[in-house]
Amino acid sequence: MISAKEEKNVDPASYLVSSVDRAMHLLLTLAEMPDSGVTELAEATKNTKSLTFRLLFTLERRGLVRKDPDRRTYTLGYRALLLGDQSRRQSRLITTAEPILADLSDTTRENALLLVREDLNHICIAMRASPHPLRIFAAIGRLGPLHAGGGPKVLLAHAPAEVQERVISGALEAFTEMSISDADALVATLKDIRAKGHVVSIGELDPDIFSIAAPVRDHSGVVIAALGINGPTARLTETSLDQFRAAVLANADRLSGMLGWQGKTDVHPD
Amino acid sequence: MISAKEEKNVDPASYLVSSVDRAMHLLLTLAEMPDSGVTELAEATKNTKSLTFRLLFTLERRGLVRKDPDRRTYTLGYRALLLGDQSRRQSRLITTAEPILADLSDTTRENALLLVREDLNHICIAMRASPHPLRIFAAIGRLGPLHAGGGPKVLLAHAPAEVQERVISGALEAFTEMSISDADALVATLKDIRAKGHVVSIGELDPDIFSIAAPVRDHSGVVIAALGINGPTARLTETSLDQFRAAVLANADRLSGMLGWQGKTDVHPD
DNA sequence: TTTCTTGTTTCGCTGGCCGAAACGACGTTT
DNA sequence: AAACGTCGTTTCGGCCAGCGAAACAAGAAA
Repeated sequence: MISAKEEKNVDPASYLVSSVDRAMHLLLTLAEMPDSGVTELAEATKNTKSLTFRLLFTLERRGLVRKDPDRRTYTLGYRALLLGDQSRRQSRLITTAEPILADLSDTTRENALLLVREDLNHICIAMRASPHPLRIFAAIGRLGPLHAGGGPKVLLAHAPAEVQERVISGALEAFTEMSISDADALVATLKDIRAKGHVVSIGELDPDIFSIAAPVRDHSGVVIAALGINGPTARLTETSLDQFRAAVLANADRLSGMLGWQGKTDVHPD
Repeated sequence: MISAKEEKNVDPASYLVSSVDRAMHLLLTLAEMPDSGVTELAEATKNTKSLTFRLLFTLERRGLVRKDPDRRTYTLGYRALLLGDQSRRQSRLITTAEPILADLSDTTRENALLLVREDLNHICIAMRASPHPLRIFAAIGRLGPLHAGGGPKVLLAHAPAEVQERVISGALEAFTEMSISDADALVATLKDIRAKGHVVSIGELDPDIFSIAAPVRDHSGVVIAALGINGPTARLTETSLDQFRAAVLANADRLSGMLGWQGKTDVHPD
């Protein structure tokens, strides 16, 4: 154990600039808890008050953070809008998916989502909200696990073997009694997803939520995203399920086509 | 001049964490020049290559920056989407303005914009693009001057006296021959804007662009934003001007009303 | 009033950050 | 195919920027 460092004096985080890393952690924390004060944020990020104050001061000068009029609490600044909007505009995947998400949401009347994988997490990079007053809360840019939920499992099913292994061998947190927390069961589910080309997930992350998702491929056939919908299980009937599944599959294939994929959904060899 | 520091050894930027500041500068620079390499970004930000590399490394770990597949260039990461979307959601001004921008853009068929002032700049915090193929390029989160353009001048006209003085006494950069670069002329224009309650600006920032804007007030009557449209001057005729002006004024007042303003557009005493 | 709790400021130490320069891997040119 | 240029990456040691602790100020709550 101690000898781990002996081989080479190479720190896995050697190039990390810690003050910048802590500033970004603070910024992302603030995004999730707006209208917080210095002390509150210091506790949430486990930093000292003085550091938190200095970081907020620095971020404020760049417009990424803003003091509320009462001068006591902080919120994200308007300059953060630039980062989000430019990131969106610069992604071909997102811009071509947006009209498709609109169609999918219009025909199913449920939330339509586009997810990608980032290391061992999924991240929602685009969405269109359901018109229903009762709808699932979802937010762009949030991270989540790969082993639970429809879209996440699609991503995992088509991820490199090494990624799948790391997830399967890790702790498979159970969110509900429907969650898959058994490694073998997960492997079987992933195989099923590759065979069927889509997934229907019910009550895995929350007992009252369903989701349906299918893979999105780029020009070379590699799965780069998952397109799907989610909504309250109350709206999931036998007939609506068929409609939903058809809409998700059609739109996922349409999106793949727009990204240059010319093939047909072939059964992935496992 | 030299004695400015003598009074108190207080550095105006004393709380600034320089590495964080440079990291944010880098991030905002990357937002404006995607697909850049380390060397390119180092030059653009006037930092060393090593620092730029370390900052990118740090930002990448947080998902704010992403390496392109070819492993040579960098782009904004998907985590930046979170910052933008949360900033948008958390702003009551933006969320209530969005449907109004849609209406304004639909009726005028031009770009509809919402601007606020941030120190001596204006910043576009929401927009809805014109349906026309020929339209002005505008981006959310970009900064610009206060003395040129319709919306910016509305903001300046209603800014605190101290802000107006700082702008007027500064260098009034001329972008076209229509730009107002004379201090007295600017003061007169601002007075006119306060009297009329709106502004029509033609060819001030670009010879081929017009813009029409009006103030937006909060519950206390303070002007907190400017709502307006812009488009190519080719589409500005006598009849369309009247329609545009009416639409801008009506929607600006409607937005003010939704923000709790109960008064009527009164002439500001100058 | 007193007593918390907040945000802000100071201060001295030190270890993390920084620039310079070398390195290695491409791609391009001759 | 060899030489060159350019890019991203890595190393290194000095030194000062950034850090935590603690005092301070300013309100809010009791």
